[in-house]
Amino acid sequence: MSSKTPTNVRVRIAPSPTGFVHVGNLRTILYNYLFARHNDGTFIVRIEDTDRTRYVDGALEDLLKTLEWADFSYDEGPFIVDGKIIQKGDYGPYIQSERLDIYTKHIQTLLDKNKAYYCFCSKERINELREQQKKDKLPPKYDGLCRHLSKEEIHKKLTYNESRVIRFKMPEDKEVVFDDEIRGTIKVNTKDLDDFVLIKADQFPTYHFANIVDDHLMKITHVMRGDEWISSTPKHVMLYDAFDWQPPRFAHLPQILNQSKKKMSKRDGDVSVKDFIKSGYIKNALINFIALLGWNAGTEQEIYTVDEMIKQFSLDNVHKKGAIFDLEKLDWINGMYLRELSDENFATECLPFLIEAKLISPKSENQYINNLTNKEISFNDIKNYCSLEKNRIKKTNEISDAIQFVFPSKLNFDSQTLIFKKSDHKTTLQALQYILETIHSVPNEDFSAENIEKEIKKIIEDNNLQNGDVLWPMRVALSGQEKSPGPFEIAHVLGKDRTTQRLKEAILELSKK
RNA sequence: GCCGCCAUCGUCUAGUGGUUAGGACGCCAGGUUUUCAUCCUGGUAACCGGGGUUCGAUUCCCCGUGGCGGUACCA
Repeated sequence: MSSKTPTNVRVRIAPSPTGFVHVGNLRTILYNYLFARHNDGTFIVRIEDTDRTRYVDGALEDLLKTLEWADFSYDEGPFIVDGKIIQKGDYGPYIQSERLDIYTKHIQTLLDKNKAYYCFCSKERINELREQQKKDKLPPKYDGLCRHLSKEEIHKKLTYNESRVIRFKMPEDKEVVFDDEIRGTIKVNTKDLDDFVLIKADQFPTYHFANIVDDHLMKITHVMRGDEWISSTPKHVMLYDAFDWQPPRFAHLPQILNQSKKKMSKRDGDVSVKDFIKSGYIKNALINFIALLGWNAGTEQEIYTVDEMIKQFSLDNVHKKGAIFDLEKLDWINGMYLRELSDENFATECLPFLIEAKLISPKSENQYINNLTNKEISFNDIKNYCSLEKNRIKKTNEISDAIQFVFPSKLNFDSQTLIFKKSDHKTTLQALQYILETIHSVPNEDFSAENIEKEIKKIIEDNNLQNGDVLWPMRVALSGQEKSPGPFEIAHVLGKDRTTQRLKEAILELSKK
């Protein structure tokens, strides 16, 4: 049973354009999306680009494209339309660097209310201060030197345009309490909180300030973010308090951890969504997997469509503990998803890998070039080739190695391989002859795997042979490999002509021995 | 150091004041099979420690321990 949250839910994701979207980001996005849709709420994208030193070109585009790729539709925020970024929604702009005047107005409110103050301390002084505090085993905090500057001093320094920041005037010795939807009541004393910076020397707001101003102005009802934000939340609560604003509900999500139980980050290698696509994972499998890393409906279901997740998602059964990202389980889920794909969709997923491996090149719509023969092949051919491995591989990046044998005009392998371990040269040669004759007798229009199987099984029986005597050499003759898909399926996708040709070549090579 | 969060098989997790602590991945064994993969059957493996509360704690409370996070003019 899932209860609807009674308020008019508005949630937002607030990424910084500092790099490519990674699985941790994707999970936070997912949960926000699921929560918004479950509650018939509004899902908003807001870009927090207040740190100009960390801005990465293309990161915003990557984010928006990732949202599109994942099919997470959103209601307000920046969109890519005809290659341009436009913004939609009644609470814009949704990019913080375009909201500077809003922050200026609101910081003035705080200054007027005596809840914030100018600080002219140099970075050098702050650093020295902190080092001394560390030495004295004290918590590193700003000492409040500029709290008591006179109006005249401030005015003078401002007139001379001295470098300054604006700090929050943190109340002393006050208990801050807030309820986290996932963790319950959290209490912190303001003694442990700093007079943190609201406006930086470059006039840009800090995360803390821009974030709460925007969440309030955009009427955000639920803030869902990674649990690394728990310790900043008391600061945010105090800011809401200073404005006399009602804070939103908070839900701090458990993190996705790497093998050494640390927060998964770019340092862990291929963790961006892009990397997973490149590694042969498909969208729904990845989404399904990360959903389960931190949420469980309380049932034994493991495979979910996004719609099913939307129906069942609730903050009540989001976990508290971070979860280690286990690639082996992802592989398993991915395999499950691949098997559920239609042959056509499976081939579409495989296509980029075949192209990258240079087995094929695109020519025109639905037409490709087999680079090993320079002959044209259709998408339908490729679909058939790929279908050989649909139930066998776990990741689509395995496809090229797995089916490369269907592409060349002539296979190159040791003919000794044709002989099954329980058979011999003579029997094998004889068997291949039988197979060739049988294949010849199967009409072109009936060249299905089932039909071929029926005919081959018949000659095995008629000639009193073992399965291995016949099926092993047939499979090796057609694939050139000890391990491969079954012989009937290969024969079917190769077609009668190429099957016949490969059998003849195998017989010829084996006869030489 | 200080502050905060967290704690069930190796991993993801279910669950309860009294259960043979359930499922999944992985792993192991067996079966199916021309090979590999799949598939089927079975198996291995967990309540961090110590105190309370209680007739009874894995479950509730406290204290440890451990892990993680924060402690920025980063987000």
